[in-house]
Amino acid sequence: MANAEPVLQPRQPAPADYYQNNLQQAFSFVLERYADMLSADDVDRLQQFLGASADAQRLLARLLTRAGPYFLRSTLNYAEVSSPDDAVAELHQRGLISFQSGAADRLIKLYTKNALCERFNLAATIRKLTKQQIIEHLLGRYTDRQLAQRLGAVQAWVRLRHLSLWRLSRLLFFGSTSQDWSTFVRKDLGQIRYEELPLSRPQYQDAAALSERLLAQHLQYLCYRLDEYPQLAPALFSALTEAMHDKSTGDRLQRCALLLAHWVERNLCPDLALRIYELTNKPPARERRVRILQRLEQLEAAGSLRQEILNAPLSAKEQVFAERFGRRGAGFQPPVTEMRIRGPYDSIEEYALTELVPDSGWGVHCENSLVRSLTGLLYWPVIFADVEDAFTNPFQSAPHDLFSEDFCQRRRVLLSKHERGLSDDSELVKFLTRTVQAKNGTANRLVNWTLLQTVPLEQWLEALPVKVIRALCQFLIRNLGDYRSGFPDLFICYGPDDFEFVEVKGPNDQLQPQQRAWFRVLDELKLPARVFKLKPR
DNA sequence: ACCTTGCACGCAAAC
DNA sequence: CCGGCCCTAG
DNA sequence: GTTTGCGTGCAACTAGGGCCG
Ligand SMILES: [Mn+2]
Ligand SMILES: [Mn+2]
Repeated sequence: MANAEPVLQPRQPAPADYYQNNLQQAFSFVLERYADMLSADDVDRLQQFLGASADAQRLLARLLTRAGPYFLRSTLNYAEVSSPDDAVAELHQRGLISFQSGAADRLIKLYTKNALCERFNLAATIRKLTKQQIIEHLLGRYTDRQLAQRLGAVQAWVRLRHLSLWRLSRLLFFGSTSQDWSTFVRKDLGQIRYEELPLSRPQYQDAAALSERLLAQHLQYLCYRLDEYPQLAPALFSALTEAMHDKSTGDRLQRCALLLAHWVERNLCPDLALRIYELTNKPPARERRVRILQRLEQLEAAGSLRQEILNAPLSAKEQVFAERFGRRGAGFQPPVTEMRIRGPYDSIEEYALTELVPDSGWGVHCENSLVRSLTGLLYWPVIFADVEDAFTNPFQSAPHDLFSEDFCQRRRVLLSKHERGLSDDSELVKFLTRTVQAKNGTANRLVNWTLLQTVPLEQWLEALPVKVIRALCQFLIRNLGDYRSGFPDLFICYGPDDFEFVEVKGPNDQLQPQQRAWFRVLDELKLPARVFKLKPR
């Protein structure tokens, strides 16, 4: 468990085969698991990489860590590539790079403003413009092909081909679009550790599942561009209606529907928005429907949908909404203390700390990360338990279903066994302490290691009774979907086992539904919590 | 989850 | 000449 | 005064170098 010497050191060259090995590992993984879902061409391209010489693999590995798709030939010299010329020739011969230009706008950016002015003999008046303006001037005046050729005469360039395949491979290897090849580097620098994960079957069982994911991603991308291209809205609506026809549609498509409906609600008309929201019940779809119906003065429809939510809320936020909509002051009311602001401040939460923390105590502004981190530590083996389809990729920081409704249900045997082991106070403390030691720095979606550096576990254990930690974590692990946000801003410790949770509200801020939901829970658990309302002087 | 997501603040308009 | 941004690297 | 909508900011690793304004 002791950290071996890291493979990488900042500012020191990586081993010659480092990037090459990473890519081999990733592409082998992709081919092993997904070859039958990729096109024959894409499979061939990945095999072209795996079959290439060391030099060519190393050069391509470097290209993939860079922005591209164009690269100046002069920037392709790497210590670990013995003959860049041969490597370039081989990658070209294997069809992975090209010397023909596509759109020139990405290429032209590689050249300095000065080089552009010289090459195109620009007049002094034009040279005074910004680089971006000069680029636009040139793009308007020359064809892409002309530009590519004339720029190539200044400095040779190459173009990486098959960008969408590299993107897809990244998605299949990491399981999300958020992670990129620098994940390897961060791990090997020792910045992050990753759990040894029990990988189950592939993330996508067939080509249809994969293409649904890709379609959802594309539709989502279009939704984000609606402001730019409003005429996309009807096409998006029919595409979504089509895609969501069978009821078991994935979460991403439902999010697309919510995005589109929200945009339509703001920019087009409530009627259409209503119809789009009807594609899903994923919150806040029903909430939005109630609000729209109310605005359209269809009061009975609004009322009965509100009742439907009350009968079976799909999230805590939805429940709070249904309880309070149209009835001010309803729902749970937490205790509130008020105070006038007496001095200047940057952050209202930090200011509140100076007012609330006594000399004998301490406090931090940590919001959700306190209870999330304690829960992540306390339930570590449950979170990383080997459950079917939970782990499909080597660098996950949580199981895919961590925030889903049936997370605990699917782990109930292990969960109750684990909790029996923690029922004794000193066992719980021992478990937390050991987990912090053993897992320090290991990626876990729930754990904020920075917080535990600021305030070490021992200090938390002095301030919080074990029974409180147990109760909070027991609650959160069962309600991660709803309660991963909304926890009060501040933790304040007045003395041993004497603490309080405080939500700070500035003059123009008020309690959000998720925050209200947490206050109700804290009240049920009989934990001290209040709103601290600061008013202007 | 970076062609994003999640979270929460601060302001202004509507009630 | 400096600050900010983008890119690169480990 | 309260509720709602909307825009905004921040954090997602860190440091250094070159270009640009
Ligand atoms: Mn807050
Ligand atoms: Mn607050």
